[in-house]
Amino acid sequence: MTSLGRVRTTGRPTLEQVAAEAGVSRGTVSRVVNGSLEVSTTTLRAVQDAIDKLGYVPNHAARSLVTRRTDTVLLVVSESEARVFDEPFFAGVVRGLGQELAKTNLQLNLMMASGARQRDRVEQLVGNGHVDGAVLISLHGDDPLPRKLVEVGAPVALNGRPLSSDVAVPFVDADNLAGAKSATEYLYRSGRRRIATLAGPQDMAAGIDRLAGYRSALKSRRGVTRVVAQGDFGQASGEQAMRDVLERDSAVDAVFAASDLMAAGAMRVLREAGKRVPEDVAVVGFDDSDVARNTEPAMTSVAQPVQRMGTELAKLLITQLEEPGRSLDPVILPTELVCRGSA
Amino acid sequence: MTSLGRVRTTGRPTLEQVAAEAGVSRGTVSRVVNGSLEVSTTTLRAVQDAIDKLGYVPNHAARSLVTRRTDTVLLVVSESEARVFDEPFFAGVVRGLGQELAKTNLQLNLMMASGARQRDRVEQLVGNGHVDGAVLISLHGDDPLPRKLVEVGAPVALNGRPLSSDVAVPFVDADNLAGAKSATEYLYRSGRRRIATLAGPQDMAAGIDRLAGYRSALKSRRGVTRVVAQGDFGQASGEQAMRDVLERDSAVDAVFAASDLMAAGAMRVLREAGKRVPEDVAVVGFDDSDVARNTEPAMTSVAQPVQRMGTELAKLLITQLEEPGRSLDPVILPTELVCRGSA
DNA sequence: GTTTCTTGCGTGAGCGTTCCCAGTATTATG
DNA sequence: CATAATACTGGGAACGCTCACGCAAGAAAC
Repeated sequence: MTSLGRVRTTGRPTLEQVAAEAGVSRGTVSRVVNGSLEVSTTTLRAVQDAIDKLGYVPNHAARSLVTRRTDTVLLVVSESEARVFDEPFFAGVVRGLGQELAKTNLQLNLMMASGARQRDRVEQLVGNGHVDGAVLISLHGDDPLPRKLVEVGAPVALNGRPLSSDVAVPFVDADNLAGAKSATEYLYRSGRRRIATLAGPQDMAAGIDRLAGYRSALKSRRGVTRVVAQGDFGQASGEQAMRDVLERDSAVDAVFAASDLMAAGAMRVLREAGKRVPEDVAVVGFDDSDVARNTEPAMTSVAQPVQRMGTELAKLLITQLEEPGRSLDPVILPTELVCRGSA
Repeated sequence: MTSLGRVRTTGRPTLEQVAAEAGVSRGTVSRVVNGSLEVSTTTLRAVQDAIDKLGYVPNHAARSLVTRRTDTVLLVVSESEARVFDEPFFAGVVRGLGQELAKTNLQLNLMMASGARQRDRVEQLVGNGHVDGAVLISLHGDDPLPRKLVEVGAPVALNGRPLSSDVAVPFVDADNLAGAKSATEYLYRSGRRRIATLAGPQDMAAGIDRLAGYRSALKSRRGVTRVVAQGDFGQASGEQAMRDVLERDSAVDAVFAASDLMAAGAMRVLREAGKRVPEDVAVVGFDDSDVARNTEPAMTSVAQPVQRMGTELAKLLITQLEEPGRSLDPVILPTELVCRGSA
């Protein structure tokens, strides 16, 4: 009777068997497997042949038990926020991460952390060495989790600038401020003078920075009417925010939205209000998602290098793994304004 | 320096330490941890107290070494195809998976498999017991990987019906046929008689089944002009396919596209051709993605329960883990036609 | 009162690695 | 030629856990 896990693996060769096959000892095979230099070319070859012949693959658990490394990093996705970020964001970051990790022998462990219970689990996994480090994406700016992890000395990389910067935790972020600024300036330069913004949530760095970028662009401009309405990155909130704006300034001629989804919602509301885009009101979004490509007219939007963010996240973690304790500077990636029909 | 020269104090308590604290033996603590019944209530309590006090968490590697289970499942995403499926698909499935796995003690290991080298790696990971099973999503219908894995006796769950059904591998899929059929019938019932379809790739079950659904809906209808154009689920291919259709039947009055992206492309082409949607040409997409909500007019589309697919995938795998060798029936999930303005 | 269960618990034997130290050849050095 | 340094190699000792046994009591049976 084969009990649950004991089904396979019966034929799986061990280090010892490879050693026997090659006529050497365990230790020597181990050295070969781990690329030690102190092994003669002849035995090296013999061992390699034996490995190939037997199809040997090291047992991760056994190795991990003694090395106290797991060669696994945890990717924590705050589920509630995941919705908020455009989906391509998630997929892009994951792709970048995977790509970079594939170059190493690191595995990616995925975890959707929703509630507090999940957070505890993350802390446990990291704290107990079940993973070597963690990448956290799309959490609120004031989430205590990253700090806690850093405090227990775990390698951590954050996506998105954390709000409380009392503990330096390495992060990568798009240059939200510059992106928002350039979008707003673009609107200004194209002659718009009644420029509103649909801001994102102000408890996330992305929301804050994009609003700051808007403000910064308009800072010393005279004769510009500013309107700020609040949203949460979601489409419905964009619609609502746009209505707010129209109520406060029915002559608004430009809108910078902190997300594509909000921009899409705004365009819908504008249309319903009888405003033409871009003739009456120019609209710029943020994220350059699929949505931006499919509004009518297609949306001008600020693109962030999502995949690159993933790779940088991975690099950040990897260097910490390689050089424990080394403090790392944040990585701020440039954005790009993609001009389409809406502005 | 502790006794016996045991310098390597990681700080993490071991079973032995918990045992000492509770005044029992290793074995007893193990029994408590693993929920064995054969332990008296008094010692149970004592052990639990010790566990809490010391903050004991079992060492995964050590456990895995002896049980030969890893409590980890691998999620393999074929990267090339991932683009093709709408992004919400990926995110939704992952969310569903995570949700279901969170109920168990299973970890999710993510891997983007692009090339053949990656495929080998997957085979290795599964074959060598580094993971207990695998969920494969978005691969071509004729991919040999799932079959190989099943052949080595590994628990596998597939997303999307595999094409070669010589080996029964459990899968979950949306009812693509019924979905496409109902979309096409909807077009027919609304009076359209020149109904084209933009088909997906014919080397994937989703592409095949959606085309079959279209055909099935129109099977015994008389007086319906059919046009089939080929695409690859991508937006550009949708545009091209739509042009093909227009060339072959400039009076086409309805289009069923096998994906939202293709439908969006079609709408664009139609507009450029001076056709109004839905007045001149009705358009229905498939996937009910963000894109569908943001075309102008908003797109009528066939929704598939992506998250549910994730949970079902997980369940499929879990039952295989619990009852090795049990053969499972495919899970076909219903789709739903979401009516919006485009048809 | 002996036998036989039953229940609860302790113990030894690994699981497959890596690490370290002690060997044994081999070569360089004086 | 002796000796020291060097280059490889072998094997014991963990790593932290589970599992199969086995043993000790008390309960149940005769």
